[in-house]
Amino acid sequence: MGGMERADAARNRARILEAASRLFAERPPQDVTMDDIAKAAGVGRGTLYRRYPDRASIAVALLDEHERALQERLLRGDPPLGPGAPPAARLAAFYAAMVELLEDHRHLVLGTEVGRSRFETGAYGFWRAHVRALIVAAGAPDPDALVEPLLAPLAPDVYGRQREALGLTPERITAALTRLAALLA
Amino acid sequence: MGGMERADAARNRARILEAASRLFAERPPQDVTMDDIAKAAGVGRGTLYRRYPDRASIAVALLDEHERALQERLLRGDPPLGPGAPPAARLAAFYAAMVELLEDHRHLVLGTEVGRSRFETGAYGFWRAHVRALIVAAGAPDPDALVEPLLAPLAPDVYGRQREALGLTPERITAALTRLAALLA
DNA sequence: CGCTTAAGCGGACATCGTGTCCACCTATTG
DNA sequence: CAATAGGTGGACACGATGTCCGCTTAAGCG
Repeated sequence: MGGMERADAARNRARILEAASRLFAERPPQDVTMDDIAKAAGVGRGTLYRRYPDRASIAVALLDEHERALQERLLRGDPPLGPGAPPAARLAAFYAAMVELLEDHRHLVLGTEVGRSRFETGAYGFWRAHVRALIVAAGAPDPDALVEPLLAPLAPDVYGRQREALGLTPERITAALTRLAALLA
Repeated sequence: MGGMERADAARNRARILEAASRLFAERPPQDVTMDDIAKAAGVGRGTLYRRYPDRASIAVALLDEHERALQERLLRGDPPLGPGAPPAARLAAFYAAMVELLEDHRHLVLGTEVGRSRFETGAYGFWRAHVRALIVAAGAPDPDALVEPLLAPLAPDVYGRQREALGLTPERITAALTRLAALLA
Protein backbone atom coordinates (compact mmCIF):
# COMPACT_ATOMS: atom_id res chain seq x y z
CA MET A 1 0.00 0.00 0.00
CA GLY A 2 2.26 2.80 1.32
CA GLY A 3 5.96 2.54 0.58
CA MET A 4 7.93 -0.63 0.03
CA GLU A 5 7.45 -3.79 2.05
CA ARG A 6 10.52 -5.18 3.71
CA ALA A 7 11.69 -8.62 2.63
CA ASP A 8 11.30 -10.27 6.02
CA ALA A 9 7.85 -8.76 6.40
CA ALA A 10 6.76 -10.17 3.06
CA ARG A 11 8.13 -13.58 3.94
CA ASN A 12 6.26 -13.58 7.23
CA ARG A 13 3.04 -12.48 5.59
CA ALA A 14 3.33 -15.41 3.19
CA ARG A 15 4.04 -17.79 6.06
CA ILE A 16 1.05 -16.57 8.00
CA LEU A 17 -1.35 -16.92 5.11
CA GLU A 18 -0.03 -20.34 4.23
CA ALA A 19 -0.28 -21.57 7.81
CA ALA A 20 -3.76 -20.12 8.30
CA SER A 21 -4.97 -21.68 5.08
CA ARG A 22 -3.73 -25.07 6.23
CA LEU A 23 -5.21 -24.79 9.71
CA PHE A 24 -8.57 -23.55 8.46
CA ALA A 25 -8.72 -26.52 6.14
CA GLU A 26 -8.08 -29.14 8.78
CA ARG A 27 -10.49 -28.08 11.50
CA PRO A 28 -13.41 -25.71 12.19
CA PRO A 29 -12.16 -22.14 11.84
CA GLN A 30 -13.50 -20.97 15.18
CA ASP A 31 -11.36 -23.64 16.81
CA VAL A 32 -8.22 -22.14 15.35
CA THR A 33 -6.78 -19.58 17.74
CA MET A 34 -4.58 -16.69 16.78
CA ASP A 35 -1.93 -18.40 18.82
CA ASP A 36 -2.18 -21.58 16.77
CA ILE A 37 -1.67 -19.57 13.60
CA ALA A 38 1.34 -17.74 15.01
CA LYS A 39 2.87 -21.02 16.16
CA ALA A 40 2.24 -22.78 12.86
CA ALA A 41 3.64 -19.87 10.92
CA GLY A 42 6.72 -19.73 13.12
CA VAL A 43 6.20 -16.10 14.09
CA GLY A 44 5.42 -14.36 17.36
CA ARG A 45 2.01 -13.11 18.43
CA GLY A 46 3.05 -9.50 17.99
CA THR A 47 4.01 -10.09 14.38
CA LEU A 48 0.71 -11.75 13.65
CA TYR A 49 -1.38 -9.03 15.28
CA ARG A 50 0.57 -6.33 13.48
CA ARG A 51 -1.08 -7.20 10.19
CA TYR A 52 -4.18 -9.15 11.08
CA PRO A 53 -6.14 -7.99 14.11
CA ASP A 54 -8.40 -11.06 14.05
CA ARG A 55 -9.26 -14.31 12.30
CA ALA A 56 -11.74 -12.68 9.97
CA SER A 57 -9.15 -10.38 8.45
CA ILE A 58 -6.95 -13.35 7.65
CA ALA A 59 -9.77 -15.15 5.91
CA VAL A 60 -10.58 -12.01 3.99
CA ALA A 61 -6.99 -11.75 2.82
CA LEU A 62 -7.03 -15.36 1.69
CA LEU A 63 -10.24 -14.90 -0.25
CA ASP A 64 -9.23 -11.63 -1.73
CA GLU A 65 -7.77 -12.79 -5.01
CA HIS A 66 -10.54 -15.24 -5.82
CA GLU A 67 -13.14 -12.61 -5.17
CA ARG A 68 -11.33 -10.12 -7.30
CA ALA A 69 -11.28 -12.54 -10.19
CA LEU A 70 -15.05 -12.93 -10.01
CA GLN A 71 -15.56 -9.20 -9.68
CA GLU A 72 -13.55 -8.72 -12.85
CA ARG A 73 -15.74 -11.18 -14.73
CA LEU A 74 -18.89 -9.46 -13.50
CA LEU A 75 -17.71 -6.11 -14.77
CA ARG A 76 -16.06 -7.04 -18.02
CA GLY A 77 -16.62 -10.74 -18.69
CA ASP A 78 -18.82 -12.32 -21.30
CA PRO A 79 -22.60 -12.55 -20.86
CA PRO A 80 -24.54 -13.80 -19.07
CA LEU A 81 -22.13 -13.16 -16.19
CA GLY A 82 -20.84 -9.93 -17.65
CA PRO A 83 -22.84 -7.09 -19.24
CA GLY A 84 -25.16 -7.75 -22.14
CA ALA A 85 -27.64 -10.36 -20.94
CA PRO A 86 -31.06 -9.64 -19.41
CA PRO A 87 -31.00 -9.04 -15.63
CA ALA A 88 -32.63 -12.34 -14.62
CA ALA A 89 -30.05 -14.30 -16.60
CA ARG A 90 -27.21 -12.26 -15.18
CA LEU A 91 -28.48 -12.81 -11.64
CA ALA A 92 -28.73 -16.54 -12.24
CA ALA A 93 -25.18 -16.57 -13.60
CA PHE A 94 -24.00 -14.60 -10.58
CA TYR A 95 -25.65 -17.12 -8.26
CA ALA A 96 -23.97 -19.99 -10.08
CA ALA A 97 -20.58 -18.31 -9.86
CA MET A 98 -21.04 -17.59 -6.18
CA VAL A 99 -21.98 -21.19 -5.47
CA GLU A 100 -18.79 -22.22 -7.20
CA LEU A 101 -16.79 -19.78 -5.10
CA LEU A 102 -18.46 -20.89 -1.89
CA GLU A 103 -17.90 -24.50 -2.76
CA ASP A 104 -14.23 -24.07 -3.58
CA HIS A 105 -13.47 -22.15 -0.44
CA ARG A 106 -16.10 -23.34 1.93
CA HIS A 107 -13.89 -23.66 4.93
CA LEU A 108 -12.35 -20.27 4.33
CA VAL A 109 -15.58 -18.52 3.79
CA LEU A 110 -16.94 -19.97 6.99
CA GLY A 111 -13.87 -18.59 8.69
CA THR A 112 -14.92 -15.12 7.62
CA GLU A 113 -16.83 -15.03 10.84
CA VAL A 114 -20.55 -15.22 10.78
CA GLY A 115 -22.44 -12.21 12.02
CA ARG A 116 -22.30 -8.58 11.09
CA SER A 117 -18.61 -8.49 10.28
CA ARG A 118 -19.50 -10.22 7.04
CA PHE A 119 -21.32 -7.11 5.84
CA GLU A 120 -18.34 -4.92 6.39
CA THR A 121 -16.03 -6.51 3.86
CA GLY A 122 -15.42 -4.77 0.59
CA ALA A 123 -16.48 -7.88 -1.29
CA TYR A 124 -19.94 -7.84 0.24
CA GLY A 125 -20.39 -4.23 -0.81
CA PHE A 126 -19.44 -5.20 -4.31
CA TRP A 127 -21.90 -8.11 -4.56
CA ARG A 128 -24.58 -5.86 -3.15
CA ALA A 129 -23.95 -3.10 -5.67
CA HIS A 130 -23.95 -5.60 -8.49
CA VAL A 131 -27.25 -7.22 -7.55
CA ARG A 132 -28.82 -3.86 -6.85
CA ALA A 133 -27.88 -2.69 -10.34
CA LEU A 134 -29.48 -5.79 -11.81
CA ILE A 135 -32.69 -5.09 -9.91
CA VAL A 136 -32.73 -1.54 -11.20
CA ALA A 137 -32.10 -2.74 -14.73
CA ALA A 138 -35.03 -5.12 -14.40
CA GLY A 139 -37.24 -2.22 -13.42
CA ALA A 140 -38.32 -3.79 -10.13
CA PRO A 141 -39.51 -1.39 -7.44
CA ASP A 142 -37.58 -0.53 -4.26
CA PRO A 143 -34.26 -2.15 -5.11
CA ASP A 144 -32.81 -1.27 -1.72
CA ALA A 145 -35.35 -3.46 0.02
CA LEU A 146 -35.06 -6.33 -2.43
CA VAL A 147 -31.32 -6.65 -2.57
CA GLU A 148 -30.70 -8.14 0.86
CA PRO A 149 -33.28 -10.91 0.50
CA LEU A 150 -31.73 -11.86 -2.82
CA LEU A 151 -28.27 -11.93 -1.29
CA ALA A 152 -29.18 -13.67 1.95
CA PRO A 153 -29.18 -17.23 0.54
CA LEU A 154 -25.47 -16.82 -0.20
CA ALA A 155 -24.61 -16.31 3.46
CA PRO A 156 -21.84 -18.77 4.31
CA ASP A 157 -23.73 -20.37 7.17
CA VAL A 158 -26.82 -20.93 5.04
CA TYR A 159 -24.77 -22.48 2.27
CA GLY A 160 -22.80 -24.59 4.71
CA ARG A 161 -25.96 -25.90 6.27
CA GLN A 162 -27.46 -26.86 2.93
CA ARG A 163 -24.33 -28.74 1.99
CA GLU A 164 -23.66 -30.48 5.27
CA ALA A 165 -26.76 -30.89 7.39
CA LEU A 166 -29.12 -31.28 4.45
CA GLY A 167 -26.80 -32.99 2.00
CA LEU A 168 -27.76 -30.90 -1.01
CA THR A 169 -25.45 -30.86 -4.00
CA PRO A 170 -24.12 -27.60 -5.43
CA GLU A 171 -26.17 -28.32 -8.53
CA ARG A 172 -29.47 -28.46 -6.68
CA ILE A 173 -28.61 -25.32 -4.78
CA THR A 174 -27.79 -23.52 -8.00
CA ALA A 175 -31.02 -24.71 -9.58
CA ALA A 176 -33.07 -23.38 -6.70
CA LEU A 177 -31.28 -20.03 -6.85
CA THR A 178 -31.95 -19.85 -10.56
CA ARG A 179 -35.65 -20.02 -9.81
CA LEU A 180 -35.14 -17.19 -7.37
CA ALA A 181 -33.42 -15.17 -10.08
CA ALA A 182 -36.54 -15.54 -12.19
CA LEU A 183 -38.08 -12.87 -9.98
CA LEU A 184 -36.32 -10.31 -12.15
CA ALA A 185 -37.85 -11.62 -15.37
CA MET B 1 -40.01 -31.60 32.57
CA GLY B 2 -38.94 -34.33 35.01
CA GLY B 3 -40.37 -34.26 38.50
CA MET B 4 -41.41 -31.18 40.45
CA GLU B 5 -39.40 -27.95 40.42
CA ARG B 6 -38.41 -26.61 43.79
CA ALA B 7 -39.77 -23.20 44.79
CA ASP B 8 -36.39 -21.50 45.05
CA ALA B 9 -35.35 -22.94 41.73
CA ALA B 10 -38.45 -21.54 40.06
CA ARG B 11 -37.87 -18.14 41.64
CA ASN B 12 -34.30 -18.06 40.44
CA ARG B 13 -35.27 -19.09 36.94
CA ALA B 14 -37.68 -16.16 36.82
CA ARG B 15 -35.03 -13.79 38.16
CA ILE B 16 -32.53 -14.93 35.57
CA LEU B 17 -34.90 -14.51 32.66
CA GLU B 18 -36.03 -11.12 33.86
CA ALA B 19 -32.48 -9.89 34.36
CA ALA B 20 -31.31 -11.24 31.00
CA SER B 21 -34.22 -9.63 29.23
CA ARG B 22 -33.35 -6.29 30.77
CA LEU B 23 -29.65 -6.53 29.99
CA PHE B 24 -30.20 -7.68 26.42
CA ALA B 25 -32.47 -4.69 25.92
CA GLU B 26 -30.00 -2.11 27.13
CA ARG B 27 -26.87 -3.10 25.27
CA PRO B 28 -25.59 -5.38 22.48
CA PRO B 29 -26.16 -8.99 23.55
CA GLN B 30 -22.62 -10.12 22.85
CA ASP B 31 -21.45 -7.50 25.34
CA VAL B 32 -23.51 -9.09 28.09
CA THR B 33 -21.45 -11.71 29.88
CA MET B 34 -22.80 -14.65 31.77
CA ASP B 35 -21.34 -13.02 34.83
CA ASP B 36 -23.33 -9.83 34.25
CA ILE B 37 -26.50 -11.84 34.06
CA ALA B 38 -25.72 -13.75 37.23
CA LYS B 39 -24.92 -10.52 39.06
CA ALA B 40 -28.03 -8.75 37.83
CA ALA B 41 -30.21 -11.70 38.75
CA GLY B 42 -28.64 -11.90 42.19
CA VAL B 43 -27.57 -15.53 41.77
CA GLY B 44 -24.18 -17.23 41.59
CA ARG B 45 -22.47 -18.41 38.44
CA GLY B 46 -23.08 -22.02 39.30
CA THR B 47 -26.80 -21.46 39.55
CA LEU B 48 -26.88 -19.74 36.22
CA TYR B 49 -24.88 -22.41 34.43
CA ARG B 50 -27.00 -25.14 35.97
CA ARG B 51 -29.90 -24.23 33.71
CA TYR B 52 -28.45 -22.22 30.87
CA PRO B 53 -25.10 -23.31 29.50
CA ASP B 54 -24.74 -20.19 27.34
CA ARG B 55 -26.30 -16.91 26.25
CA ALA B 56 -28.10 -18.47 23.32
CA SER B 57 -30.10 -20.84 25.50
CA ILE B 58 -31.31 -17.92 27.58
CA ALA B 59 -32.44 -16.01 24.52
CA VAL B 60 -34.19 -19.11 23.25
CA ALA B 61 -36.06 -19.46 26.52
CA LEU B 62 -37.15 -15.84 26.37
CA LEU B 63 -38.40 -16.14 22.82
CA ASP B 64 -40.12 -19.40 23.39
CA GLU B 65 -43.58 -18.17 24.27
CA HIS B 66 -43.79 -15.60 21.49
CA GLU B 67 -42.73 -18.16 18.96
CA ARG B 68 -45.24 -20.64 20.23
CA ALA B 69 -48.02 -18.10 19.80
CA LEU B 70 -47.10 -17.62 16.15
CA GLN B 71 -46.79 -21.34 15.59
CA GLU B 72 -50.28 -21.76 16.93
CA ARG B 73 -51.65 -19.19 14.49
CA LEU B 74 -49.87 -20.86 11.59
CA LEU B 75 -51.44 -24.19 12.39
CA ARG B 76 -54.93 -23.19 13.40
CA GLY B 77 -55.38 -19.45 12.85
CA ASP B 78 -57.48 -17.72 10.22
CA PRO B 79 -56.30 -17.42 6.63
CA PRO B 80 -54.13 -16.18 5.10
CA LEU B 81 -51.80 -16.97 8.00
CA GLY B 82 -53.56 -20.20 8.88
CA PRO B 83 -54.80 -22.92 6.51
CA GLY B 84 -57.17 -22.12 3.68
CA ALA B 85 -55.43 -19.49 1.58
CA PRO B 86 -53.27 -20.15 -1.50
CA PRO B 87 -49.60 -20.88 -0.73
CA ALA B 88 -48.22 -17.58 -2.01
CA ALA B 89 -50.61 -15.63 0.18
CA ARG B 90 -49.83 -17.77 3.19
CA LEU B 91 -46.10 -17.31 2.66
CA ALA B 92 -46.55 -13.55 2.41
CA ALA B 93 -48.57 -13.59 5.63
CA PHE B 94 -45.89 -15.68 7.30
CA TYR B 95 -43.24 -13.20 6.23
CA ALA B 96 -45.28 -10.32 7.61
CA ALA B 97 -45.78 -12.10 10.92
CA MET B 98 -42.08 -12.93 11.17
CA VAL B 99 -41.12 -9.32 10.49
CA GLU B 100 -43.42 -8.33 13.32
CA LEU B 101 -41.81 -10.89 15.60
CA LEU B 102 -38.31 -9.83 14.63
CA GLU B 103 -39.19 -6.19 15.13
CA ASP B 104 -40.74 -6.72 18.56
CA HIS B 105 -37.86 -8.77 19.85
CA ARG B 106 -35.00 -7.57 17.76
CA HIS B 107 -32.51 -7.38 20.56
CA LEU B 108 -33.46 -10.81 21.81
CA VAL B 109 -33.38 -12.46 18.49
CA LEU B 110 -29.95 -11.03 17.83
CA GLY B 111 -28.89 -12.50 21.13
CA THR B 112 -29.80 -15.92 19.84
CA GLU B 113 -26.29 -16.06 18.56
CA VAL B 114 -25.64 -15.80 14.92
CA GLY B 115 -24.08 -18.81 13.25
CA ARG B 116 -25.16 -22.39 13.10
CA SER B 117 -26.68 -22.54 16.57
CA ARG B 118 -29.65 -20.72 15.08
CA PHE B 119 -30.49 -23.74 12.94
CA GLU B 120 -30.60 -26.02 15.91
CA THR B 121 -33.51 -24.41 17.72
CA GLY B 122 -36.87 -26.08 17.60
CA ALA B 123 -38.43 -22.90 16.30
CA TYR B 124 -36.25 -22.89 13.20
CA GLY B 125 -37.28 -26.45 12.43
CA PHE B 126 -40.88 -25.40 12.69
CA TRP B 127 -40.55 -22.42 10.35
CA ARG B 128 -38.71 -24.63 7.93
CA ALA B 129 -41.37 -27.34 7.95
CA HIS B 130 -44.07 -24.75 7.47
CA VAL B 131 -42.45 -23.06 4.49
CA ARG B 132 -41.55 -26.39 2.98
CA ALA B 133 -45.19 -27.48 3.19
CA LEU B 134 -46.24 -24.29 1.41
CA ILE B 135 -43.75 -24.96 -1.38
CA VAL B 136 -45.11 -28.47 -1.78
CA ALA B 137 -48.67 -27.18 -1.82
CA ALA B 138 -47.70 -24.73 -4.55
CA GLY B 139 -46.36 -27.59 -6.61
CA ALA B 140 -42.90 -26.10 -6.96
CA PRO B 141 -40.08 -28.54 -7.70
CA ASP B 142 -37.38 -29.57 -5.20
CA PRO B 143 -38.82 -28.03 -2.05
CA ASP B 144 -35.80 -29.06 0.01
CA ALA B 145 -33.54 -26.85 -2.07
CA LEU B 146 -35.91 -23.90 -2.19
CA VAL B 147 -36.80 -23.69 1.46
CA GLU B 148 -33.51 -22.31 2.79
CA PRO B 149 -33.27 -19.47 0.27
CA LEU B 150 -36.82 -18.45 1.17
CA LEU B 151 -36.01 -18.53 4.87
CA ALA B 152 -32.60 -16.87 4.68
CA PRO B 153 -33.90 -13.27 4.49
CA LEU B 154 -35.37 -13.75 7.96
CA ALA B 155 -31.97 -14.39 9.52
CA PRO B 156 -31.61 -12.04 12.47
CA ASP B 157 -28.40 -10.48 11.23
CA VAL B 158 -29.87 -9.78 7.81
CA TYR B 159 -32.95 -8.20 9.32
CA GLY B 160 -30.89 -6.21 11.80
CA ARG B 161 -28.72 -4.86 9.04
CA GLN B 162 -31.66 -3.77 6.94
CA ARG B 163 -33.17 -1.92 9.88
CA GLU B 164 -30.05 -0.32 11.24
CA ALA B 165 -27.34 0.10 8.66
CA LEU B 166 -29.73 0.64 5.75
CA GLY B 167 -32.55 2.37 7.60
CA LEU B 168 -35.36 0.39 6.01
CA THR B 169 -38.77 0.40 7.69
CA PRO B 170 -40.50 -2.85 8.61
CA GLU B 171 -43.11 -1.99 6.02
CA ARG B 172 -40.64 -1.80 3.15
CA ILE B 173 -39.03 -5.03 4.27
CA THR B 174 -42.38 -6.76 4.39
CA ALA B 175 -43.28 -5.42 0.95
CA ALA B 176 -40.09 -6.78 -0.54
CA LEU B 177 -40.65 -10.18 1.07
CA THR B 178 -44.17 -10.23 -0.32
CA ARG B 179 -42.69 -9.98 -3.78
CA LEU B 180 -40.47 -12.89 -2.89
CA ALA B 181 -43.52 -14.87 -1.81
CA ALA B 182 -44.98 -14.34 -5.26
CA LEU B 183 -42.57 -17.03 -6.44
CA LEU B 184 -45.10 -19.57 -5.21
CA ALA B 185 -47.92 -18.11 -7.28
C1' DC C 1 -43.24 -30.40 64.46
C1' DG C 2 -38.37 -32.05 64.01
C1' DC C 3 -35.53 -34.96 61.16
C1' DT C 4 -33.62 -36.61 56.90
C1' DT C 5 -32.29 -36.18 52.44
C1' DA C 6 -31.44 -34.71 48.13
C1' DA C 7 -31.79 -30.88 45.22
C1' DG C 8 -30.27 -26.36 44.78
C1' DC C 9 -26.99 -22.68 45.58
C1' DG C 10 -22.95 -19.66 44.93
C1' DG C 11 -18.47 -18.20 44.64
C1' DA C 12 -13.60 -19.54 44.36
C1' DC C 13 -10.69 -21.45 41.00
C1' DA C 14 -8.27 -23.21 37.00
C1' DT C 15 -7.99 -22.50 32.22
C1' DC C 16 -7.78 -20.33 27.95
C1' DG C 17 -7.85 -16.77 24.37
C1' DT C 18 -7.11 -11.98 23.46
C1' DG C 19 -4.68 -7.94 22.54
C1' DT C 20 -0.83 -4.81 24.04
C1' DC C 21 3.67 -3.33 24.91
C1' DC C 22 8.46 -2.81 24.57
C1' DA C 23 13.30 -4.22 24.35
C1' DC C 24 15.81 -6.27 20.76
C1' DC C 25 16.98 -7.22 15.87
C1' DT C 26 17.72 -6.61 10.85
C1' DA C 27 16.80 -5.03 6.16
C1' DT C 28 17.61 -0.96 3.69
C1' DT C 29 19.73 3.43 2.37
C1' DG C 30 23.48 6.75 1.55
C1' DC D 1 29.78 0.36 7.08
C1' DA D 2 27.03 3.35 10.06
C1' DA D 3 22.48 5.10 10.86
C1' DT D 4 17.72 4.27 11.30
C1' DA D 5 13.09 3.11 10.36
C1' DG D 6 10.51 -0.54 10.55
C1' DG D 7 9.82 -5.35 11.97
C1' DT D 8 9.91 -9.04 15.42
C1' DG D 9 8.52 -12.03 19.25
C1' DG D 10 7.32 -13.24 23.63
C1' DA D 11 6.04 -11.74 28.30
C1' DC D 12 2.17 -9.79 30.38
C1' DA D 13 -2.33 -8.11 32.09
C1' DC D 14 -6.92 -8.75 31.46
C1' DG D 15 -11.40 -10.71 31.01
C1' DA D 16 -14.59 -14.50 30.04
C1' DT D 17 -15.65 -19.25 30.49
C1' DG D 18 -17.09 -23.34 32.69
C1' DT D 19 -16.34 -26.51 36.74
C1' DC D 20 -16.21 -28.05 41.33
C1' DC D 21 -17.49 -28.68 46.00
C1' DG D 22 -18.75 -27.33 50.72
C1' DC D 23 -22.82 -25.03 52.44
C1' DT D 24 -27.92 -24.05 52.56
C1' DT D 25 -32.68 -24.95 52.34
C1' DA D 26 -37.03 -26.80 50.48
C1' DA D 27 -39.90 -30.75 50.64
C1' DG D 28 -41.41 -35.25 52.33
C1' DC D 29 -42.17 -38.31 56.29
C1' DG D 30 -42.74 -40.31 60.84
